[in-house]
Amino acid sequence: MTDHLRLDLDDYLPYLVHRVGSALAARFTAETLARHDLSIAMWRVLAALSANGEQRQIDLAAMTSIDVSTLSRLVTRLVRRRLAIRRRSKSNSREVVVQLSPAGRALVERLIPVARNLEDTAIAGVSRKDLAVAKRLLRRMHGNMAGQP
Amino acid sequence: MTDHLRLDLDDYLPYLVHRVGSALAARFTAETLARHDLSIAMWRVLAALSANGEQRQIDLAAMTSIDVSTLSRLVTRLVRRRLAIRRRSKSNSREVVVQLSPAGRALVERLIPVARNLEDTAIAGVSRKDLAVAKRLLRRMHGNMAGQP
DNA sequence: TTACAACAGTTGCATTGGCAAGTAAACTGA
DNA sequence: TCAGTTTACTTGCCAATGCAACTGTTGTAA
Repeated sequence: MTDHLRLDLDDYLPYLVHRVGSALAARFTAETLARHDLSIAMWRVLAALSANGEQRQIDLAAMTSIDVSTLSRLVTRLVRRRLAIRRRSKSNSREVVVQLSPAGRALVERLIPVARNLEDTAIAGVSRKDLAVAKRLLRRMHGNMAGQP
Repeated sequence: MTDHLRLDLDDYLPYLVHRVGSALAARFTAETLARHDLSIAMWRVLAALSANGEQRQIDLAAMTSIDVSTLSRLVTRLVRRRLAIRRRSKSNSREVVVQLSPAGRALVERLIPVARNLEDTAIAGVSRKDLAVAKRLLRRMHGNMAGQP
């Protein structure tokens, strides 16, 4: 068969990215999130809230790559579990602002060191320089995708 | 707040990886797969079959990061659509072997150039050398995760 | 051999997820 | 100023997913 009709997955970037993403999510879920009864999606939302402070749901959705409708329900669950607070924006009453509750903040702060640890495990044996190159490339790729979503 | 309790997402590798993976999947789905009525998961299975030939479902599941039960049903759908063939293994009758049908192969061969194209778009402006570094790192990360799943 | 464990796959069940349609608020411009 | 559009969010519906339980097969070791 001619070569351009074959795809070597081990050299195909989308495959490599997806595989690593899945492995990271699976590990973090099994080793850490499960015992707190959190899904990986919940963790992403909590981490985004922690990193960027209170946000509208639409911004959270963009940050976490979660669909807005899914996110709406997810926030409902987080609120029910008293990990997040949702309120109507003062300045624009069609918007909703989500923020961490004290309990949510405490939980995230306990999880962040564990998350860092997993990252360290994942990149064991990689030079600081190569790591920087890879991060730059991933940011670049994301930028390149931003054209028409 | 002390620094180790904060997480800068734009510098956190699992976040960068997940974000890029989602963007790639969303683009490929919207621009290409949708018109063939394929999900991203179906594409991954077809691509894995194309790259590695006929396989047991358990191997396919590992290749695609799809749960075995989900994969079982997914293959059923592919078979119904005459894109794949499933048969009991001769040598070991508890195993099942999945392979592309001629129609499935034809479809994959039409999609592969498009997939390559998307990869090229994603890595536009990246040097060959940096790309190689990033791919090595992603393979390494996956290896580092393989410890206890 | 034969009991027991490990393996491959499938299915039941409940949860989750995404799309499309709906609600309500805030712009827009003529 | 007010009809039409856009924006932010929610909800109904159904497909897809994941876990656990189950079936059947193969491997193991006494």
